[in-house]
Amino acid sequence: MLKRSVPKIVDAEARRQEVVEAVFRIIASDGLERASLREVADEAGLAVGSVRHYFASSDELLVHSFAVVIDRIAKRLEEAFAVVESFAPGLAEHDAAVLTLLGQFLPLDEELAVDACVWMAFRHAARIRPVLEQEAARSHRAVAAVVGRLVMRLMPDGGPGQERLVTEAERLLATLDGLCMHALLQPEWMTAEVCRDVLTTHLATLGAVPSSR
Amino acid sequence: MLKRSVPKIVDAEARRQEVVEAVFRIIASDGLERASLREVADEAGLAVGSVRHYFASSDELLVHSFAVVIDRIAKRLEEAFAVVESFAPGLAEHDAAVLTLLGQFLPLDEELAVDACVWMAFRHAARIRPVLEQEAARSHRAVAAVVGRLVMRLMPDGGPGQERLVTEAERLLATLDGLCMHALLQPEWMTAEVCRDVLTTHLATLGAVPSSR
DNA sequence: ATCTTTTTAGCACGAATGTGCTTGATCCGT
DNA sequence: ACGGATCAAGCACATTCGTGCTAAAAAGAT
Repeated sequence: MLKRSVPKIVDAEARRQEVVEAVFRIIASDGLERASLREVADEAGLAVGSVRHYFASSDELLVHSFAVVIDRIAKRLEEAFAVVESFAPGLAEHDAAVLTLLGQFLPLDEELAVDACVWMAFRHAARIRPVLEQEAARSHRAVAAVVGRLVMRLMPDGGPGQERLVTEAERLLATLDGLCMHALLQPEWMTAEVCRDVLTTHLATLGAVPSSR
Repeated sequence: MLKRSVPKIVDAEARRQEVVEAVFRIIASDGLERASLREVADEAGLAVGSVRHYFASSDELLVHSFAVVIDRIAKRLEEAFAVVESFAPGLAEHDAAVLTLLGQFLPLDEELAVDACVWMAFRHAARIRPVLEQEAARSHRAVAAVVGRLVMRLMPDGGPGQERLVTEAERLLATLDGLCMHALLQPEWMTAEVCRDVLTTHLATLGAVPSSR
């Protein structure tokens, strides 16, 4: 029972990460339903028993993979938001930093595309699979927090009321998720330029909203 | 080879529709991956062989189900758009009809929720499964056409340029899909009121966009 | 060198799935 | 009444999946 030798714990964590990245590759190319233990083991160059040594079950592997992709996205968002905060609102660099932040949601390069695929797949799977529910809620909270802070920073001063704030946060969030969806599902109709135009238009509408009611 | 008797073709089509609706119920409650022949047969109260008599393969059943949900959504959109066209732009009834049209995308009641679930599930599955590719493209074209016509009608006169038009169409489409996604995946954070507020805000931003570049 | 722990690999079982094929049951025109 | 077409139901086979279990290989500690 005593653990007197500490042989390879570091390697173990690295192994888990390798397996998780194999999961990501499979989900991005073949979908979540193909991310079985055998497929993952093959992709990672291991045997099924080996994968099962690091992850007690298939569910644990998938939940952990979901958590990893959430952490990666949240980290990117936090870093990009810090850049936004380093500029004064109104500056051209500020606006560029905001665009860069929002671009972290979209599959604009290979790495972002894989994360976006995996993220979408897990979020949709979480509607059905209770094991993923908790991480899906965490994902939503993390992203909504960053978007909420961003909206608060971008809205015109004078305290536009809590209600309008949540409305604008949800509006931006919905636009981002919709853009991401379209970029993943209809890439032939969705260029990076259209994405950028949509986002800049949206940002332009954030400040000047004629009171509708 | 000659078909001289016309015994039950009407019933046959009705049967196919019953099976398709069983598929819808299964996808809405348990996800697309549970829509196997046996599950569908059980849900429809038939035997596997019977379902296979009306649909040559599992793929044909799923592709046909995808087509049916697309047609249903497209029909709803066309009808709602006809209502919009029946009012002059600017009238209060016109705006209400526009909101009703956009609401057809969202899971605001039981029937809309099932269709939204099924639609989302098939569109995401089409990213991986080539058999669904064609219908997914048709779905996108049909919806984009309606949204494009609506945007053309709502944008301020004077011809705002083709580029801005596709940008605004894509912006509205992305917002709609994002709202639908959130309503399906995070219903606890997304009320019908928030949906309506987001849509009215978006519509308010459609006309008055300060030229950003 | 020996022992203990970790790592890797594999087998086997039950469950679920798509599909080819066969067998009754039903219905309609002749 | 009879024959042919259609419908309903089921069996059987190969595949894939998760998982419990066993066992060999590797590596560090003694």
